[in-house]
Amino acid sequence: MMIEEKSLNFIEEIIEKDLKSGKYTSILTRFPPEPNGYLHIGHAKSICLNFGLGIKYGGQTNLRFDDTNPTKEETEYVDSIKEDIQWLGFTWARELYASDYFDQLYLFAEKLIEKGFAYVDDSTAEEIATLKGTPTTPGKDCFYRSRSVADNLQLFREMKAGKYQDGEKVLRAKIDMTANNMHMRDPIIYRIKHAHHHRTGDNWCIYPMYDFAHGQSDSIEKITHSICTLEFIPHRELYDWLIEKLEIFPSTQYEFARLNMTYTVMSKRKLLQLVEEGYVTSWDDPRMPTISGMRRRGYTAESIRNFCDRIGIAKRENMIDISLLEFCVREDLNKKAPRVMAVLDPLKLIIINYPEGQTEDLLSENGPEESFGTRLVPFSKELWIEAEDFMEVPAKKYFRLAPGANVRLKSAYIVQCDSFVKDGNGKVTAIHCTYFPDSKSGNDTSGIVVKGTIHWVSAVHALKASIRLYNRLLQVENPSAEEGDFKSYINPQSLQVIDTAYVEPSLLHAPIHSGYQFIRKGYFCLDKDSTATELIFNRTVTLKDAWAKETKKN
RNA sequence: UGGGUUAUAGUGUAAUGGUAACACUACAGAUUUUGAUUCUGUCAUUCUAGGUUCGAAUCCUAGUAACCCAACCA
Repeated sequence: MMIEEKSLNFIEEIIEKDLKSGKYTSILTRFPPEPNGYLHIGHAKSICLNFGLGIKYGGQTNLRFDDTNPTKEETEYVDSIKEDIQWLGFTWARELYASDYFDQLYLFAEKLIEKGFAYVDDSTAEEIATLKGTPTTPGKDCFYRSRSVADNLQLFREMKAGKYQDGEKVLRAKIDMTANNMHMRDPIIYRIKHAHHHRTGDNWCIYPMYDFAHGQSDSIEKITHSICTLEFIPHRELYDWLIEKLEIFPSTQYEFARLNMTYTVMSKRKLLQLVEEGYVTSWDDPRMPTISGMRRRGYTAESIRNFCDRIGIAKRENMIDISLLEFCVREDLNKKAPRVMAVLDPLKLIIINYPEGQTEDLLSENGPEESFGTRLVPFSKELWIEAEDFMEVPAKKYFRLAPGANVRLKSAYIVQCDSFVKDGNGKVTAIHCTYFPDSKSGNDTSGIVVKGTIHWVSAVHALKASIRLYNRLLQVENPSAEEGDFKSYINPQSLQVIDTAYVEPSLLHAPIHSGYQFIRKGYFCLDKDSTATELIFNRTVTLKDAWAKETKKN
C-alpha cells in the first residue's frame, strides 16, 4: 500500500522539532472556547487542528472553557459545545474550566503584586484609556502606579472582599507605558464584576481578564503548544512575560490564520444577531455556519473534517470558497447516501395503456455500488414526475419528456409522451404517455434507445412531504468587506419551503439527519421538526447540475 | 506618523538553493438507466525593482500592498 507523503504545516514542523530535540516527550494541546455562543465552522478548523495534533503525535487534548466573563456566558453554550465536539468525532482528555482556577489565579495575582509587578489603579476607564496613548504615541504612568506593595495587597484583597463597586478599581500588571506593543502598557488583569457566574455562582466579584487567565490556565495544565488565531499575536509578549514573572510552566503560544469563507459571516457577534433578530430561527438553523446548523442541514462530520484538512493551516489571511465545503459534503454523501426518488414540483403523468388499479413492485438499486443493496419501489398507472422534466416545446439538447419524445422512468419502463392537458391559464396539468411493457428495467428487450432517464413516484403510493430548500444566507462574497450593515446583504430567498412534494414510501421511517440522495435533485435529510404525520426534509446540498449551466448560457 | 504579521494560478495549500506540485472552481471532451458519479484534458515567467549564485518562490537590499494592535471582551 502506498503511504501518502503529506507535507507538514508549520505547527507540525515545530512539534516534530520539539519532540526530536527532547524539549517535550509528549504534547498536550487544548481547545479553549468561551461558552458565549455556538461553535461554527471556524471553530471546527481549530478543533480539527488541536485534536488532530494530539492524535497524530500520540499526545492529548483538553477541552477548556474560557469562562472568565460571567455576564456573557451560559451553561446552554457549554452543553452545545461539548455536543458539537463529540459529534465531530473527537474526545478530550479532560474537561476543564478557567473558573476552576479562580483560587489559583488569585494567588498568582497576589504573587505578582508582592514582586512589585502589579498595582491597583483607581482611575476611571476613560482616564486609563487616555493615559494609554495610541499606537503612535507612548502612554504615561498614572498617579496610582507608584503605590506600595502593602497598599496594593490590601486594596486587592478589599476588591476581592467586595468592598468596591464595579469599575471603581482594577488590578494592572506593571510593565511599560511606553511599549510599542499596546498590550504591554500596563494591561488590566483583574476587574470588579458583581455578577453571577454560571459555575462559581456568587463566590467572586473580581474576575481575571483573558490575558491573566488563558496563559496561566495553559501553564497549570502544562499545555505544550497553545494554538490560537493570528489576532492574538500581540498578546504573546504578555503571555510570555506573565509566565516568566510568575515562574510557572512555560507553555508556548503559536498562531494560525482563522477561517474565512465566501458568502458567510463567522463572528459570534453577528451570528448572535442573526438569531436574536429573527433572520434565522435558531443557532442550529440549517442556514447557519454553526456546527449544529450544518449537522441539522445534513452535513456529515467526516465531510467537515475533510474540509478542515484540505484548507490547510498557515499564517496568511484567507478566504475559502464555500464550494470547497460543498464539494466535501457531496464527496462524502456520494459514498454514503442511499438513492431514493422524490418529486419536488409534481406533474401528473398518466400511462394510458397501463391497467387501472395494477401495482408492480420494481427492483431498484439503492446506490451505484452493489453494497448499497436494493429495494422495491411501487409503480402504477398514475405517477408524479418533476414538472421541469416536461417541455411542451423542447429546448435545444433537452432530452427529457416532450410531445412524441421517449424517456426512461428510472428503474421502470420507457414511456412515450402522447399528449398533455393544460388548464385555463395555459399551465400543463397532466401528460399522457404510453409505456413499452418489454422495456422493463434490467430486462429490456425493446431495443429502444433513450437519451434521458427521469425520476418519479407512484401517485397512490407516494408520501406527501414538505421540503426546505436552502440557499446561501448572504448575497455577497465577502460581507465584511461591504459598506454598511452586513444584514442588508441577507438573501431574502435563503429559505424556500415546498409544501407539496411527494416522496417514495420507503422514506416513511427515515431517521433524522440521515442523508439521502433524491435522485437528480440533491442530498436531503429528515429534519427534527418532522412529526408522525408530517415529513420535513432539508436540502443539504444540490447535485452538480450541468444542464442548469447549459440553460443559463442560452 | 509606531509596532507586529503576511505576500506562490480565480480560491486554498505545497515545493525547506536544483524541472513551480496538489485540491477546489472554471472551461473542454469521454462514459453513464441520476445532465450525478467516474475518467481525460486546459489554466502561473511565485507582489515589484535591484543584487548574490552555475542555478532563486526560497538568500540579501530597497520598495509596495493587505491584515492585526489604543474593550474593565475573548
